[in-house]
Amino acid sequence: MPRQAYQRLLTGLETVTLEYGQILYEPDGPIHYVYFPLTSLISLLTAVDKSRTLEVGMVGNEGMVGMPMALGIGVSAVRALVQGSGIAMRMTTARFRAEYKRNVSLQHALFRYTHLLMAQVSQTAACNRFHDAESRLARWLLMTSDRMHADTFHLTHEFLAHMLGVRRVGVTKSASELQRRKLIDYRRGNIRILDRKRLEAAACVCYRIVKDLQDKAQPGAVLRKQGGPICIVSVRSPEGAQRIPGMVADRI
Amino acid sequence: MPRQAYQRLLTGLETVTLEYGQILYEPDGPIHYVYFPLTSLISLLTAVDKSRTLEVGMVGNEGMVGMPMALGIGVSAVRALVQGSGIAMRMTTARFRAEYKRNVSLQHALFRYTHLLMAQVSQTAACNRFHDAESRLARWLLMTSDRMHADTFHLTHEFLAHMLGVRRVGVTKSASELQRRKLIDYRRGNIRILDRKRLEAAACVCYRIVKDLQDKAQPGAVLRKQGGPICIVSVRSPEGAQRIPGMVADRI
DNA sequence: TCGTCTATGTACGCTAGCCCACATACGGGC
DNA sequence: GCCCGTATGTGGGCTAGCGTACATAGACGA
Repeated sequence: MPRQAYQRLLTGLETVTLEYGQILYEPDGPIHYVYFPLTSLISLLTAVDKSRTLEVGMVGNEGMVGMPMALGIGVSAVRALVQGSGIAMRMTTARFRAEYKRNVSLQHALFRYTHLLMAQVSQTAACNRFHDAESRLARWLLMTSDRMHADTFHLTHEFLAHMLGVRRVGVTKSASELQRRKLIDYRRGNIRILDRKRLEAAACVCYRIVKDLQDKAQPGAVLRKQGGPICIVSVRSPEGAQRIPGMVADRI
Repeated sequence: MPRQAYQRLLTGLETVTLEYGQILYEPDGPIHYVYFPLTSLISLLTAVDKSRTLEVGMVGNEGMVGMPMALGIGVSAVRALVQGSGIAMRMTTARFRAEYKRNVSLQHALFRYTHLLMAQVSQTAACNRFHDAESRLARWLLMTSDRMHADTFHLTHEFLAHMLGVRRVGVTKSASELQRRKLIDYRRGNIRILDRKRLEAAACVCYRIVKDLQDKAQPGAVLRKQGGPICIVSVRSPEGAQRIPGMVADRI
């Protein structure tokens, strides 16, 4: 991306802190801002009724929240829920539209990401049909860990139940089993991944399938190479990503 | 869409007959053509292994097969399988890229359709998690009927099993129940919908949710108003759509 | 220190859908 | 009219996950 375009993009962004539980969009609701998570993590949910929801996508610092805007659409199809508190950069939709129109590199990056997200959603759909709760839980923990660049995080069984589309009791059962096997440690919502390798073995193939897709998607090809805060379609450099908050402070 | 652009688009299209069972793309495989189904119907499938597949999307004359190309990507994330034999128009990816770049109306139409497809896939994901086989079968039959603009079509239980992500026996059981209630008639692969209204009542809410989304998406706003063969994001005029083959013959 | 709220563990009966195996039954070719 | 392959129907045992209800156990404030 041309340096000039990149600088212009940055001036339109503001840093915000997203808190766990915050809802960014509702299904069929307006998109006021697009978000580039840095240390935060956002879940995309679909509901069939008030009590039953299912996560269809997960967005960390490798992506953008507000995909429809990449297609010129200002309405969200899903609920976007902050799953992990942290920092994100955001931009008003008006500003985004203007920048997006003149920034071809950004368009390409977001097109690639849209495609990746579609692949992720499709795989998740099949996964939720065929794989049992324990495998899915393992997969979910790994995906979260990847995007949080950490192996500890805070989540209740209740919350996980909404992500996996099972009852809370089902999560308790699966989590207990994983804990019994010493793959994770679970204490009042504080999860720690103890044995990543064996946890991956316990997870279904879907984890590897989606992860390989992402790794293959030319990590950071467009935006990361500037060394800037936004990295779209990148998961390979957690260390770099973790330093991002500081870098943001330097620039903005 | 400007008449000139529309005419140019048409000259790049060729009419082909798609046969039941034909595979247009494989996951991770190249996209050689994009297809605009006219009377044919295409299923988008995700697999978790060789024997277990699940339909995540369905494309009839309201859409295009080869969505990634709308994002400049030449690789498919899913398998595209011809579910209903019929006519489609197709264009080489090279030609499509050229047309697409200079045709802003087409871009907008396909962006809208991409978003719609994403919504459909998300809803399907949740549906497959929460709703039982019988409701899903009912929904699936209705969706097929809508896109085929017909209330009879040919499909085996075996095939349906791959769509719904259940065993063949599961389909037999569900279909028998629907037949017992005289909502459908099923004879050696020949399905007829007998009571559309009650079948919709037997289907899960997901049918109505997706259908409403599609109806709302400004049916035919971009391409249909030319009276031409391609209609993207349109489901409201089955009569018009059925006359399409003749119209194609007139023009090409 | 005590009460209370939130988070987790446990139990029990129930059903859908799984795997496996086998029994028809229509339909076209000879 | 017979044969055989494809398409459907049926049965039995099994398990995951459901709905419900209730039991503990940290955390945190009064």
